[in-house]
Amino acid sequence: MNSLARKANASGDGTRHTTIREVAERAGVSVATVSRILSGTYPAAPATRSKVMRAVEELDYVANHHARALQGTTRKSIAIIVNSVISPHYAHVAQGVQTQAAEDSRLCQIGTTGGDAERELAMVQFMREQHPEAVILVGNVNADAEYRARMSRYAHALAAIGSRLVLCGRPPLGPDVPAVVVEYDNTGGAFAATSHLLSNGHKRILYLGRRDGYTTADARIEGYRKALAAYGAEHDPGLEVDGTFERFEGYRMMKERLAAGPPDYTAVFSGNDQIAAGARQALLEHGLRVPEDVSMVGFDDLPPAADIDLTTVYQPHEELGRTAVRLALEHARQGGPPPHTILGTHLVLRGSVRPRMP
Amino acid sequence: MNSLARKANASGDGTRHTTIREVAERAGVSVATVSRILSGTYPAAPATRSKVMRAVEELDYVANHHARALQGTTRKSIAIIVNSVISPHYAHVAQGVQTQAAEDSRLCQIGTTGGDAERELAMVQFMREQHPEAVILVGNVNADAEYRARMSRYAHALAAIGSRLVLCGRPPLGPDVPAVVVEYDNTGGAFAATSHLLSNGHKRILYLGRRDGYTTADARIEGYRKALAAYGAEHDPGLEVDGTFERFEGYRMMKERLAAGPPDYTAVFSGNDQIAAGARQALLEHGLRVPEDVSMVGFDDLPPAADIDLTTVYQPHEELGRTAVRLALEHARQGGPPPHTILGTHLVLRGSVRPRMP
DNA sequence: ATGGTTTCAGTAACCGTTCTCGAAAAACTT
DNA sequence: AAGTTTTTCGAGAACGGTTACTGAAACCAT
Repeated sequence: MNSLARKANASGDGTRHTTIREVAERAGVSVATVSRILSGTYPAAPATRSKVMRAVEELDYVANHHARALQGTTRKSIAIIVNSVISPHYAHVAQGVQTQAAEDSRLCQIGTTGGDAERELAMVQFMREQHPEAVILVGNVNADAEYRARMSRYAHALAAIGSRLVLCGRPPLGPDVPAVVVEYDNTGGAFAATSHLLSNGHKRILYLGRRDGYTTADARIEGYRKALAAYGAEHDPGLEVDGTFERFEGYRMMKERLAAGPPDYTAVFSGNDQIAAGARQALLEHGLRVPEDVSMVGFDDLPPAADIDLTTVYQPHEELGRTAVRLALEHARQGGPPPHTILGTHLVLRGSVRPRMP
Repeated sequence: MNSLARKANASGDGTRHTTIREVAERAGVSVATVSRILSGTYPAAPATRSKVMRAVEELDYVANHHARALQGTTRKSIAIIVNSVISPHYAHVAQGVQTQAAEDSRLCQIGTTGGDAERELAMVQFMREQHPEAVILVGNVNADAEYRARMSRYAHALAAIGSRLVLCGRPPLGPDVPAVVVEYDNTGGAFAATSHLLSNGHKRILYLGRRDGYTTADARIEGYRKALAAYGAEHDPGLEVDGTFERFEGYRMMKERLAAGPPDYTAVFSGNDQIAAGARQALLEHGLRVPEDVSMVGFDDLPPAADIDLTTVYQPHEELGRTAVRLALEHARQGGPPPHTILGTHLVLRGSVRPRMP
């Protein structure tokens, strides 16, 4: 036995894959034949086909994805990067990505960033190693100049390996940066929400969830301000409260506000439903009722909204994810300039708003 | 130029990866040197090191994960299979898996099954192609005999390639099936929940969420029945209502029950919080109040619970996911029999239960 | 029968890494 | 200065598949 003798593929821990070679041996054919039969590349003779299939069955063989991907032919995976999967919004978008990816028979891998721009950049690099068909970036981020510069470099690097970068629920990075963009009409939704309160006679409206530099939050507060201007209501910056888009933050913001003195507003518009849920709890604990004492409107129309009977702005969360995948794959097939789509939102009326009698 | 001349790695769409070879060429060293320097395997001469690093920088090179994985050395990925990511419970477990995987610098890929056993089996096979370090199966499933047989075959196949199968929130498949198991004390939690209602004077307790054959549901209903027996209360099978663990199902079950006639129970124990939220909405729409008219206890202690002031059973969701990853990696390092851990649960008292005056 | 197509299956190159050898260069002895 | 050890680096074989290219049957028409 010379040194070129085929050695068994044994790892340190004594494990062993079933390889295509073993299948071929058992079936009494060459590896090429097995490969071709499994990928259905050509019509093999029925006899060989069944021999091979039986060997596959008996050995319980599955092809090694990495070897396949390395060969360059099959690249069937989609990467999605979100803030966190426990946030209902991101979860729904991810769900949309999952189902669409599954329908197009793609594997889907999820990475989380905890909302940190640095970790997001690192995660994109990490995903890039995998050569996915698309890298989908979801949601809010603090887009400072350095972030933009680096992400735009990565976008080009991804384009170089034939991977699409998809910006999902966030605006484009720039005209020269190759990226598919699917976003919501955040400003329009916030405008509608605030207008609804204004048309119900509310003049002083508290806004919870200001986050300068975070694109989603910026877009929503813009809608809020525009509506105030459109109705000729006074814009008091003191009514814009800073906080992240989480339930406990809504609770904190409202709690602090109430501790400082009695409400100097008659309605609250929250950056999302979770903030609204937290704020509502703080109001109730303070003996104030919704909507009798304070009217509320949220944003998202996700599970907590129905439970607390919250009027809110509906966004097609799952559709966002599905569209992201669909557009990325379409663009990969057809080329051309990367598409840019804006999904609409609309108000969902529930019981958390009451007209204010002057 | 002969036919053996190195051809550029160009795909059909004209894309091109930056390979380690190009880096080596640019740095004026061999590919082996680049590989070793990047993986930090040995202390290269400072001069060569910086030459290589500069080339990597300039070409913006990242190593191809598949080639690496194929080589067999680095296998750093964890697969998790859940029902759906929009279910708060699964989302929290997945979050736990994510964070623990990230801490151990593993990539994490998520697959969803929609609760279908067949799709779960297919997903396991799919993941198996990737040769992950662990495949984590989360939650409820309809475990019939055929399912058990096939999953147990897959468990052995996974073991053969050095991958751990982790059963997370569900009982072992059998004594001979190699799998790490991390589960909740579902029966204990349900026992505590039901006991709490019984000790508050409730005798007829509606159970929402029966699903014969689904392990989690089975374990909870067992706790419910045991508590009834322990308190000497009558067990009326008519009080066990069938439905899946979703909000709209809770709504449906309660709605149908109420349509059939006035409540013949004074308390409701729901299989999870979402069912409770849905059921509560149906009760409210029917003019019944919680807890004045009907007491309620849920299971999970996830977001909806706090919003509807629901007394419920807390489960350490994220901890479950983290433990799953931790145990899998530990077991991979240390070997031995796969561990089996049961995480405790406890009652969280809120305002949805009121003592019943006889 | 004979030459020309098809069909079917095998040989071997290749994908982008890592890793084992072994050789060349540098550092250290005496 | 020559021999010995130690670094440092390069050549080339894997890893497990896919896919030209190629040759041998099997089929067909004349």
